[in-house]
Amino acid sequence: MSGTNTRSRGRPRLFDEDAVLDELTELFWRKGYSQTSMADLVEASGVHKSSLYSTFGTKEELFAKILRRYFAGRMDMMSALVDRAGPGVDGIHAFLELLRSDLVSDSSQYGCLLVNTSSELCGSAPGFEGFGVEFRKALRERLRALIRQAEPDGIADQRVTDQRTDLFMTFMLGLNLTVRGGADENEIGRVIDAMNATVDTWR
Amino acid sequence: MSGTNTRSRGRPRLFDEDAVLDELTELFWRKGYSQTSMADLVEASGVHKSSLYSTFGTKEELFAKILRRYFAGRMDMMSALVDRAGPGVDGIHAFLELLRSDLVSDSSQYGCLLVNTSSELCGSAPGFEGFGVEFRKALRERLRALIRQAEPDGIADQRVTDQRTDLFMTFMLGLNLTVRGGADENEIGRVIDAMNATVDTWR
DNA sequence: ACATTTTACTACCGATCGTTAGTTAATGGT
DNA sequence: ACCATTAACTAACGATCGGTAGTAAAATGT
Repeated sequence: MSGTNTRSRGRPRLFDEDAVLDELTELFWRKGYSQTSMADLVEASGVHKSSLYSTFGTKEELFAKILRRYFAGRMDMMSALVDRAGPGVDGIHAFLELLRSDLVSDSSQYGCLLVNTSSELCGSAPGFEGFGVEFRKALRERLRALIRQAEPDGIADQRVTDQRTDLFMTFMLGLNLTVRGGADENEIGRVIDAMNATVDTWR
Repeated sequence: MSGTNTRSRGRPRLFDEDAVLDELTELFWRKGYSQTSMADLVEASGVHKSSLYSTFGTKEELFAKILRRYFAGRMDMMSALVDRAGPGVDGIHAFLELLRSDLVSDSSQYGCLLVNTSSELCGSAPGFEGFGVEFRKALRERLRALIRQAEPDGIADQRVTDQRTDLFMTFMLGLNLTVRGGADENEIGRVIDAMNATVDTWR
């Protein structure tokens, strides 16, 4: 407003909040919620425990914040993949190719944090289920749009689209477990090729 | 050998080991390894903590025993489903129908313990990864046999079989997450129908 | 009857869990 | 200079964690 940044009043933070959240996300992503202790988070971030609490609240609140943040980023990424993929059956192939490129990168070797968390905590911490449910719903919407574009105009059959979307979603979930299970580049490639072969029957 | 049961020497157990293992399995299955405490196991089984330790060893050892036991039972069940399914593409449909019957029952609402465990602990307790890896390998073998029988003799293409097996395995893993995510009978049915439609293209 | 073996049961261990009070340090506002 | 505000940092809290002595009880063997 007045030309310069309005600094906050008290002592300034020694750490960058976003950078720390990234590091904490990586930990939760790899080890899961209950296997990640506050001591682990302190060690990974270099931020003192009390500072973590005063900044992010309790472990539950911190994890909820991390899940929301991850949700937004993950959906942005997925949407970007769908957008870049383009229309038609070739669009689905392109999407799978973009997905492959991402999955073989180091940053995605733990699968999807939201899916993992949903599976880890659905039987014990019902509060976190919602994130996974919401995410799957949102992702399903995007994938459905991608698949719908692969059907020729005028012949689009809603039930066929839904069925293919169900299969594709289930495939994505299975792929998540495959990646988290430690699959290497070859295995990921094979699985995606298998889906490509199925998608080819959609022409 | 001598006509009567050879009783053990000391004070007899007040609990049935198999029944207790069943109860403990259910707990681990639902809540996962790290969210299940020894106190939980004591409460669920009614067996005192020291008795659990003297009978099954540490929590890690107990869990390993439970995983081995579950492994055997799960593979028996899967093999039975494959055997009952019969040959041909209709055999795969039959397999999926048997699978559906099982998944809507209460006992399977938590997915597969081995798959869940593999996902939960692969980033923190590397000792338990092996069970899931072995199980997926064994299951894959069975499914491959089922799928191979669906290809007409003489035309069987090994690469096609492998590709369909990859897709089917990925589907099974995704279905596992779908079930554990709390899917109801309808959603499970829709997902299985979607796979059925794909299998129909294999004729 | 007595010793041996195995289990049931109580009580407790040190370590780690998530969490918080209390103090020192660094900034902006007046 | 002084105050208000915010954060860094230390030190500890009670609870729970997995795990284990030590003792009482119930069976078999001789």
